[in-house]
Parts: sequence; C-alpha cells; structure tokens
Amino acid sequence: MVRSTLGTSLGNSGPVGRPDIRQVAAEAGVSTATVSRVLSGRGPASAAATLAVHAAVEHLHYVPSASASSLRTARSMIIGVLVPNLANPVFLPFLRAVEHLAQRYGYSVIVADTQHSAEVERRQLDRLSAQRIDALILAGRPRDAAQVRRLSDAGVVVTDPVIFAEQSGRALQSVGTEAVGDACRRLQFLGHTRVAFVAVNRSSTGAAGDRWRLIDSACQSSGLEPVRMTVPAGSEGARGVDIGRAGSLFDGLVRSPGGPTVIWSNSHVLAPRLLESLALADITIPTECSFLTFGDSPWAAAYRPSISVVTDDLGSAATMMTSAVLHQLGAITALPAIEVPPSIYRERGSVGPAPHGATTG
Amino acid sequence: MVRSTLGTSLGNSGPVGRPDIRQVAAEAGVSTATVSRVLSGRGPASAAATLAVHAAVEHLHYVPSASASSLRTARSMIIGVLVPNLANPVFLPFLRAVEHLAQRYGYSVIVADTQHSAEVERRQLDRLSAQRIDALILAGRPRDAAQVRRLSDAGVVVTDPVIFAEQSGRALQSVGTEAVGDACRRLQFLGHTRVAFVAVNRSSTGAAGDRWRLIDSACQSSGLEPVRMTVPAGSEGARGVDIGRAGSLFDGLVRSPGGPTVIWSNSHVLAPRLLESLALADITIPTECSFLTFGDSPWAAAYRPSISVVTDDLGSAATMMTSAVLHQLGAITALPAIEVPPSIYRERGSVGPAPHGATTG
DNA sequence: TTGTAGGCGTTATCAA
DNA sequence: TTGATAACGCCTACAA
Repeated sequence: MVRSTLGTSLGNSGPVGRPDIRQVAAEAGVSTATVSRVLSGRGPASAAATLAVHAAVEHLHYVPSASASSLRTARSMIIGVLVPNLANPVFLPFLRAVEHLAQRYGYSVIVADTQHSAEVERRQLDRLSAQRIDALILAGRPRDAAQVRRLSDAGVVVTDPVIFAEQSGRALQSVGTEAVGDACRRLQFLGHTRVAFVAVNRSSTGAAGDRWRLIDSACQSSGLEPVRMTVPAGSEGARGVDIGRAGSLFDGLVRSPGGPTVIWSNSHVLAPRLLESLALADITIPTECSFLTFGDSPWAAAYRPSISVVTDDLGSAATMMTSAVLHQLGAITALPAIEVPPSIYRERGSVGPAPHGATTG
Repeated sequence: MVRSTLGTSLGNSGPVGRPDIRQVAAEAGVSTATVSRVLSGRGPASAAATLAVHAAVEHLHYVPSASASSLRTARSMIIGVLVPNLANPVFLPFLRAVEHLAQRYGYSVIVADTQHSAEVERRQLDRLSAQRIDALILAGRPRDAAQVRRLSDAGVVVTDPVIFAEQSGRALQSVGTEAVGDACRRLQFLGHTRVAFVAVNRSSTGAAGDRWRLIDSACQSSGLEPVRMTVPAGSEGARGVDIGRAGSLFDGLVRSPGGPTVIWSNSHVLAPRLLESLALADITIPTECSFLTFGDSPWAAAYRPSISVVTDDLGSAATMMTSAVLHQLGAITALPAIEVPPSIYRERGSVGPAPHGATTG
C-alpha cells in the first residue's frame, strides 16, 4: 500500500507531520469517532473519554484540519469580504469589525481586494468560491452581479453591498442619505449657493456615482447648485492627485465670480490632497471657501480649521452586517435589535458662512 | 448506499448543489483524472480533451473545491497574516500589498487581528493552524513565540515579524534604524536637547518598546536626552487619548524650564490626538515645540504646519516579505533583487529650531 | 495520452 | 455511550 509520498519527503529526524485524529484517538485510548464527538461537542461523550481526549490533544498539540472538516461537513467556517479598494482607509474599521465578530464565532475571514478591476474581481470571486466560503460580505458594489448571484444560488450567504445610494430600500444601504441632507440644509442656511463635489476620476460606477446622485438630489431640495468635479486618478496609493494642477484649478474656480463656495470631497483619502491644493492656492478656509468631506478620522478633527465631515461609522455597519450573516449561518440565535447607525453630519470649523457677495449667481 | 444527507436538504426544484469533478468529467466525456490534469496543468492532456474539459467547466460553472484539493495535496493555498491591531492604519498598506501579491499567485489571505491580546492571539493562531495555512506573515511580534514555532515546525513558512528594533540582524527588521538616527542628528543640529517620546500605555511588549530602545540609543549617539511618556489607552478605536488631560500634561511639561522641546509620537493614530492636545494647550509648533511622528499619510502632509515623519513604507516591506514567502512556497522561482526600502526621515514644517534658552538643562 | 482506484482527515450513520 | 465504517471531492501513481 502506498501511503502517498506526501509527508514522507523529510527525513525521519526532521519535524514530524501534524498529528492525526487517529493518533489522538490512540493516545487517548478511544476511537476517532469519540475524539470527533468530544472536540466538536456534537454527540454524547463520557466524562472519562472527554478528559482523556483533551489530555491527548494538549499533549500532541493536535489541531483538526479545517480542510477535512469542511470537506465532510460542507461548511468552511470562512467568510469572504470583497472590498473594492483596500487602499481606502474607510474599509479598515469595516474589516476590523467583520474580523472581530467572525473570529468570536470561529470563522476565519478572507479579504479580497477588487482593486477596482472587473478582471481581478472575477478571479477573487472564483477563489472565494473555491474556498467554499460560507458567507460573502460585500463592502462595495460588485461589477459582475451574475457571479455573485451564482454564489448565492450555491448556498453562500451574501449581503447587500454597502453603498451610499438613495434609491435602494434596504436600511443599510441608505447610509448617508439623512446626513447629506443635513449638510446641504446647513450650507444653504449659511448662505451658500454653489457646491462643488470633487471625486477622483474612476471608471464611473462606484460610491462616487451614488454619492453624486445623493448630493445632487439633496442640493435640489435645499436650493443649492451642485457642480461635479473630478481630479485625475494618479498612481495608486501614492499622491493620487496632481496637487499643483488641482491648486490652480481651485484658484480659478473658487475665486471667479459665480464659482462654488463649498468644496465637498468624496473621500477621506482625497480630502488632505484637496486641502493641500487649497493651501497652495492661498485659499483660506472657511472664509473664502467652506470645506467638507466624506469620512472622519482623528486627523480631520485635528486639522486647523477642523474639518467638517459626513461620516458613516462603517465599523458599526460591518458589525450589523456580520451579525446578520452569522445569524443566517446559525452561529447566532437571536439577532440583536440594533438600529442602523445613522450617518452623521459633523460640522466643524471648516464650514462657515458663505463669503460676502457669493450668493449672487 | 447512503449518499449522505448533505446536499439533499433542499427540494429538487431548488438550487442544485455545486458541480462535481465527476459531473465535469461526464459532461466532457473524459475521466476525472483527465479533468484534474487539464485544470491543474500537471500531466499530459490532448488538445481535444483540454477543449472539452474547458467547455464543460464553463458550462457548469465548475469551481474545484479548495478543501478537497488541500486535503489531498496538503497545500491550502492560504497565507495567514497576523496583525497586532487592525485599528492601526499603518497595517492597511501592509495588508494590501500582501493581498495583491498573494492573489496574483493564487493564494488567499486570511487576516487575523490579535487585538493586542495574548488570548485572542492564541485562538487566531489555532484557527490559522486549523486552516493549514501555507505561510504566516507576522506584521508584529507575537506574544507566544512557542505557538508560532510549532507552526513553523509543522512546515508553515513563517516570516520574521516586522518590528522596528535595532538589535536584530535581518534586513527587514532593521526598518527604522537609519531614519531614527537621521531624525535625532537633525534635532540635535537644530539645537534641541530633550526629546519626549509619547506612546500609548500598552502591555509593554510591542513596537513601542522596540522603538523606544531605538530612539534611546539614537539619542545617546546624538547627545540628546530622551524622555519616555505614555498616555493611557482609551476605548479601542474611538478617541483613545484623554485629550484634556494630555493637553494639561503637555502644558506643564513643555513650558517648564528643562522640559522637552520635541514631542515624538509613536504612531500615526496617536499623532492627531497629541496635536489636538498641543493646540488646546496653545502650544505653537514648531516655535515652542517641535513635533514628529512615526507613520506618514496625506493628512500629515496637509496639516499646517506639515508634520515631519519617520516612515517605513510598510507596503514595500510587505511586498518583499510576501515575495520571499512565495519564493519559499515555490510560487516564484527567482527572488527579485529588490533592496530593502530604507525608512525615511521626512522633515517638514513641524520641526524647527529649538526655542531660545531651551538648551540650558 | 488516458482511466482506474485508493487515500488525504474528518464527520455522521448505524449497530452494538 | 461507544466504535467500525462509509463517504466528502480531489489528486496522482500506476497500469493500460
């Protein structure tokens, strides 16, 4: 009989392979079935057997193979998280929340960064599919809905994507709606008329598009004039915005009569670059121009003037999504009745009254 | 024969289970062995067979089970990343780099956040062990070296932890040494004498300890007097530092004769809180006190005065570590001869000459 | 170039 | 309460 060549590759004095459930059984003087029952907690086991098994496990440092278990039980105990762009820090609290909750219930988390590419997304989903993930948490809208649906059809628990659009009915998806309205009303009250929403020029679909629609409609309601601006995407991760160019852009824009009196940054990553551009153009905040951004952080609060934000607490959102997922997976019995954390408009020093005379169109 | 109850749970009209390699074989009119050979690329296969198999795969949306494959081949195609604290944004580029490289070679990445807890770490390592990860990347120093060694003994490729200590010989671990020296020499040149290194009060071992030793010895070489300060750890993730208290702390400290003229923040998360504290105490930077921090970001650059940093490009470090790992795993043949990206002292506006009269001890 | 068959480590069934 | 045993889906040595 060929015991396969695997694991025989090393000399007999080298590190011995991992212990088997059979070795544990032998050491404990019971059958493998008993070991399995004791360790999984499913099925009866005498106190004596339990003790013996645990002793053997300790002694041998036995850790059961997830592959074998998954194969047998058809549950991988893995949750996949599909992130549109891991470079964006907003996903860190998100990921963290998912990971914390997941690990508490014995699940592992596989991160898959789409890198804003349909091709990468396809491969990532294939990989997650291969891993037979029990659940998929979408931190952004997937490019290929069909592939996701296929996973769902195969029994994977799939969440709705976390997006910031107004049109969808789901509670988690409406994140942002109210706060954007609050911000717009407030800007209007302060005498502003024209708002420039600035996003990085990406392949159209994405959070920016959703947010734009959101802002657009909120502005209409408040009688504000929204303007959509894009800055070119630079090299990933480094300094993405050509600051000099953006500086002159703002210079001509903000100072011209009829120009916007509010700059609204689409993302927390973009904001500091825009702020630097404004500083280079010697535009003072909030006297000449108010400023706000999506996404909060200690840095935004520490900046002078401190930066107003519309923020979403993605961590809480992730906790809720993960709870729901774990509930569907049967890991949590009662779904805690937590409300969706509303997004918040947090006004700070960077938003002030519109500069005099700016209200004349 | 009992075909098990799994997969029979749903009615015959519901979503059908995932296709099997046997179904693919049947559809393609070949044997399972041929399917396996075609898909893995290992072993011969005729053009006709290859074509038929691929057609069947497309048609059935077949994705091979990683569990089964792992079980058989003893390779999980999973890389584990152990992070000491996912709340810290410095790990985002790190994680991103690992994930990008890993996925390019077919590996999935499981994130395990230690949450600065030995107990959580143990469970996380157990889980990673259960998943039979092929490699473990340590983004921080593990509490329990023994457990990690056991993984290593079991054949898992384990990296050295990314730490910032001076004592170790490995290139990747020396990240930080030079730059800290640069910063100290520069501070000395600017007339500074006393440097306060501020860290969050954690359970001693960690990057802060390593960095402290690093700074301590670098200061000695430059004739600077280092002082170690800690601020209490607050609720995780929220506002971790009691700003009011820290403010008064700095007030008494910086303004007293013989007090430090440089505040050096241990982390990029801590920095904005300290800055806010300094602002509350009306301490002006860099006139009254210079400021620098570990870890860079667009926000640090955008801050006024812009913040000097000692930064490490953990993304590049992660790329290197992952390359090395993939090399050891046999996924990459030739290890690219990239130099270790040296850490950099990036002086910006927040560091200036020592205030007059401060040099008298 | 292809097919047959056995086993990877675990769990669940069933009989004792 | 326990143990023997048959799968889970895939890979690969070996024979054809």
